[in-house]
Amino acid sequence: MAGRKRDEAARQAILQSTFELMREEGFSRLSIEGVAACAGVGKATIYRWWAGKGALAVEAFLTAAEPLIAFPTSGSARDDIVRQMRLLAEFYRGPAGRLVREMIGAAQCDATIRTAFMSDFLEPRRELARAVFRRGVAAGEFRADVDADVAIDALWSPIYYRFLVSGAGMEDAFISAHAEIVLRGLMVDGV
Amino acid sequence: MAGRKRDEAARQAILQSTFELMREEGFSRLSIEGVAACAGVGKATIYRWWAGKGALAVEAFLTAAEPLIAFPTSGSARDDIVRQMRLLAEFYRGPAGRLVREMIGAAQCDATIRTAFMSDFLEPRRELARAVFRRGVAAGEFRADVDADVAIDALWSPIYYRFLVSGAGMEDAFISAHAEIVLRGLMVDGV
Amino acid sequence: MAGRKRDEAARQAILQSTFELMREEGFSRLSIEGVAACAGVGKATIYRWWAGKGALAVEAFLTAAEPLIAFPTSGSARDDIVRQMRLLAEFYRGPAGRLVREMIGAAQCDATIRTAFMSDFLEPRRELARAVFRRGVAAGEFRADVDADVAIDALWSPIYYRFLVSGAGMEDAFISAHAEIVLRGLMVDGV
Amino acid sequence: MAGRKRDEAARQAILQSTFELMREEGFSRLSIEGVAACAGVGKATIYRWWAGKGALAVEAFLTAAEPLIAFPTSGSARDDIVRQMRLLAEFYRGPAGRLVREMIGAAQCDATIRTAFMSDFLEPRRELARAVFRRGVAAGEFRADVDADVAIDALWSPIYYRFLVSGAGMEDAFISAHAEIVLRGLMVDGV
DNA sequence: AAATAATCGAGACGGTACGTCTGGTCTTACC
DNA sequence: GGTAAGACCAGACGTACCGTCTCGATTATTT
Repeated sequence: MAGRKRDEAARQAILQSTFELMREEGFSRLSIEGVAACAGVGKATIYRWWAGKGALAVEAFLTAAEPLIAFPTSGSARDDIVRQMRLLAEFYRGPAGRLVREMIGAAQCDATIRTAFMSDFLEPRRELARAVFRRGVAAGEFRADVDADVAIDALWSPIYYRFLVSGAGMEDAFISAHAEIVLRGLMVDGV
Repeated sequence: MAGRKRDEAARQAILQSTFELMREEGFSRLSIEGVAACAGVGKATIYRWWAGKGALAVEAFLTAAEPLIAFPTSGSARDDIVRQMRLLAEFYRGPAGRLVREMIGAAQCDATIRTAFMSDFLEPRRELARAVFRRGVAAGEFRADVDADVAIDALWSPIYYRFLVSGAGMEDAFISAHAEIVLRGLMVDGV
Repeated sequence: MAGRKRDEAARQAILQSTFELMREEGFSRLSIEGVAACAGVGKATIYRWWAGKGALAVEAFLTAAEPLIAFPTSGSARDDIVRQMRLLAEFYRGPAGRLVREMIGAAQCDATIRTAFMSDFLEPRRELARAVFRRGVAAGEFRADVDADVAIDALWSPIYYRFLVSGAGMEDAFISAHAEIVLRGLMVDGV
Repeated sequence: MAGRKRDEAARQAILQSTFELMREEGFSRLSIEGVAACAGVGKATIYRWWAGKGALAVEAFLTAAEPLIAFPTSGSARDDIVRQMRLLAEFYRGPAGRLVREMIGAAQCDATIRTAFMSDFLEPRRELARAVFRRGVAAGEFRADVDADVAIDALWSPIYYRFLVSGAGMEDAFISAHAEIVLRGLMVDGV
């Protein structure tokens, strides 16, 4: 038999409360208890639909952040890449950066978060980057003998390294200096 | 001032217990309570000498791991760099990798850990890398107009990215492919 | 009036499941949730027809136990009384005793149970006792100046006291010793 | 080694809060959570020292009630007994009665409560009664061939029966009528 | 030597949050 | 309209650790 349907209003209230609390206090202070109280919802309702704090946070983050991070693509592949890197660095310097940072942090101890964050947030963005790179190869800008994933890692990794590990700045000047080095290694000689 | 000296035996017992527990169960399951019980030590003794779980874990990790990660330097700068990258990737693929990963993860929510880990673990290693890079510049292998920190990030970041974010493999083939790209951008033309 | 009739099969299934679960695990472990699951019935169906766990348990108990506790009456009033007391003590020593005990226990916090248990279980049995006592008075066995309810309490109360409070044994020897005392007080002098 | 001593102030606060809450809302509404909040105490502190809600309630009740129930004994055994019965009935008709009732109720499902209540509350009172009865035997008031425990049950049980089971009144008139019957059976003939 | 002072182990304390459980209500789809 | 299924809000359960705080016992220095 059927039974009552999932209450969409409760689902929304939970996700919004989660995002709100996370934005105000950070992922580490987030508690299921707090979300339930803030959303006016029983704890069991949260545990029924989400595996834990991590899964909830990732979904809340994506739901709230998805509209904000549409990276535009146009012009030459080289220019698109540098522009994308600058936009990403800017995005991570902003308020959402802290959340991304804390969630990647939490993902180190929790495979659920890692998987969810990877497949729902990072992979789509990476696919975009692959398309741009391939466009560059097709246009004769980039060497054809380089693996796209290696190239993409070479280009974007330092943003994550500075963001997650060293905490060093990610200003446009750094992005330019870094891109100059790697693109020199990626571009067809003499171009 | 008078008073009893700090008990070195207790300090060692605490650090060893911390490392042991961390190795067995991971950083996230580590608890001060557990360390105290395992080391046969009062909790207050831990809180008196360490700021918290993070600081304790970092020190325990470094004490135990330091002997294992002495990167040798010799030969050409280019070769030394690639060899170092391979050793680092190998180190992170091993059992210590999980601990480093979890500690960098925890550092995202805890500035104490971040600072301790940075200054005691990463910065010394980075200083070594800077020395090698400068040697390469002096030897005419590398371009003189490139900032050492930008170059180092360009070289080593993908290891951390794959390690922390994408989870992709870090085999020697990848290291070689990546190094080839970046070194092409770093080396003096025609060399 | 339109609408489906009450489903007698569901009612039976609920009562049987209640008795079953109560017999296996005791009244305190009984839960509406469990009854619903065991009977293959919605929780709402139970709440629609019974006031709560207590009311349900009492009805289930009476339905199942009623056939087992028909106290026979015959012979002299004095003998009937002692025989009844022995049978009651035996009944309470058996498996049903635990249920009665737990239900009287629950009745201390729940007037619903108290009322239901009283009117449906105890009062009918008491009425029987009154009849026997009155027969004894009519036959000249018992003093006519004693209130039947006081006499009945004097006779049967110790069974309940030992059963509910002190936990002391209720063997035939005790019943005899007790009855001897009280009957001495109840019988017409010189009989 | 020793460790910190138990905090007597916390103990008192817990017992008083327990009694307070129990008096206001009854045993069934009592919750450890509520006691902790009311006493300004961590839940763990309660669980550290008491086995559960039952053990806590019994101790709180005894602590608070002990001063109120010192039954005086003097005069003839017969008179003492009737006076004690009247005092007990009065005590149970009062506010403490509800608590005793609920605790005996809870004891039906929880051996911990039963044991604690028996040994700490009932048995001491019973021992007093035994002493009085033996005094009566020694004084030639009571028959020497009657077991003290049987006699005591015969005398006091109806108070408990009416209190716990039938809910009938326990006024002095009833006590007198009941005592008259049983004492007739207990006293030496012709006295 | 005695007095002083900081450290140690143990562990109780007030708290927070956990994840589970049950209670009683409400909704939906089927009969 | 009654029913089975089951989601919902509510809130207590007992547990695990947190970081702080006594305790007494144990060293070292300083008088």
